Amino acid sequence: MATDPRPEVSLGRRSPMATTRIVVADRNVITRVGIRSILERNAGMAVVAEATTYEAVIDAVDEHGPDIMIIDLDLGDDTTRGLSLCEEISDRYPATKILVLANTLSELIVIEALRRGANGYLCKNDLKSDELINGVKAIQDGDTVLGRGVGSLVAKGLGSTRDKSEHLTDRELDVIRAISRGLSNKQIAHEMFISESTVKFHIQNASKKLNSHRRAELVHRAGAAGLIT
Amino acid sequence: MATDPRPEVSLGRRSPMATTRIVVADRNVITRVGIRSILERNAGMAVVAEATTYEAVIDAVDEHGPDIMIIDLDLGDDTTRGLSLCEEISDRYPATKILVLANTLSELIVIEALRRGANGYLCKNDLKSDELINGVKAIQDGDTVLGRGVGSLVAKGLGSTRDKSEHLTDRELDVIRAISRGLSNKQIAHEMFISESTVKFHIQNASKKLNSHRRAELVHRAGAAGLIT
DNA sequence: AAAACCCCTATCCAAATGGCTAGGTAGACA
DNA sequence: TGTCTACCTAGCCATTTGGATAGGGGTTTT
Repeated sequence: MATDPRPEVSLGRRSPMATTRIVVADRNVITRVGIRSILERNAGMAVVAEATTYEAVIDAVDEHGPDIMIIDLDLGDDTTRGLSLCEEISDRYPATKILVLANTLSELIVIEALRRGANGYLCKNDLKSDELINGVKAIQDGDTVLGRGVGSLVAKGLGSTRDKSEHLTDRELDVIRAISRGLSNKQIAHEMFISESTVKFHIQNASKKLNSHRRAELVHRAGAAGLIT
Repeated sequence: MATDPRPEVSLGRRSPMATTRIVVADRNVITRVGIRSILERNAGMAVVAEATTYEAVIDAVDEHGPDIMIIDLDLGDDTTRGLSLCEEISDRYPATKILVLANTLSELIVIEALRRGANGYLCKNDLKSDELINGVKAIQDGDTVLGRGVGSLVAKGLGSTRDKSEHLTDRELDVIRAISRGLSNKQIAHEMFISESTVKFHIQNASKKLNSHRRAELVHRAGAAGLIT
């Protein structure tokens, strides 16, 4: 590793050791180009690789061992994979700081991401370009950065939900996705090769976790949390 | 009033330098910078203004009378305002072509946007940078551009829904939003000062329009269409 | 003035749902 | 070993729902 964080960047000098090496992961070209433009406007920051899939992220980190990893968790159809990615990267490369750049502000995702090793969480919407740059710098200094609104959300979330209860199991997610397609419990049971009772069981458990009392609300919350495609 | 609608500016020729003048509207800096970078990499295209709110869009168009307007409909908390914006711009400046650049692919929004004067609809996700450039060029030539997946969606939509049926009324939207909060019909009736029958009535109508058979599905579709905050 | 649209109300019935309690299995971890 | 968690199943009952049908009143457009 030996990635030694530099507090001060000497402007105008192009020393390879002085640049912050950044990997950007986002499925969206426009966003990637935008981030690159904004960051590289700043001397001392260089985007060394871009990735658009979960696999490519791993490869890029393996290859470049960047100082900062800027990632949109929603790289594919399964946001939860983005979360495991945080875990994997922060486990294997503790020196690589992870900044999550999300489209939506979701309590579930924020907390999960932080628990799995993310060092920052910014929301693309309403983000100013200097906020991005300052955020990157702060994270590089070892701080944890939470964007406007994110901080209070986390505080609220930690107070209300039990810090563990917000994790939906695979089956629960399957059921919720089926519900969102308008299926009845009977249809879901048939489709998943389980009994109707089990379907109801999963719904009840998921409902408690997401604090819902109606399946429509359940779908809405899961959707807002980015859990459904 | 007395906003004098500029009469049929001769296309493509309004500037002595033959550059395509573009206004970009998106609440997201990263996206704006990205679009600008991609487009200006191309000789002959210039982003003359950026806007982040509905009002600013109008102002920018009034001021610059651009050849192309690239807009993310979701500029605020109300996507439907973006749609009326399409209508207003295409009414007042027929020479200004409108390219909608959306985050999500929604049948409802696509069709509504096209009906209101949009000349193209591309989805940010999975968009390649040359697709954006070529799209802009094609639209400038008078073509209508629909991104991958959008075309078939529209075809399907036109076949199944009857060209008018996709517009939800205010009350229907109110009810759907209430449902997404997990309220029962009785609770909704009480909250909206109408009878439970009326609530059911609105739900039934909305369900037909969105082709749903379960309130959970209704919520999901409306959510996917960006109709719920 | 007729047509079209939105909004409001009602009743009926079969089916689906929510909320509960009370079990069972298998794998993971300490 | 015991404890956890995820997963599966069952039954009960009050309430909610979906779906259909049949109206009335108001506004805007044609």
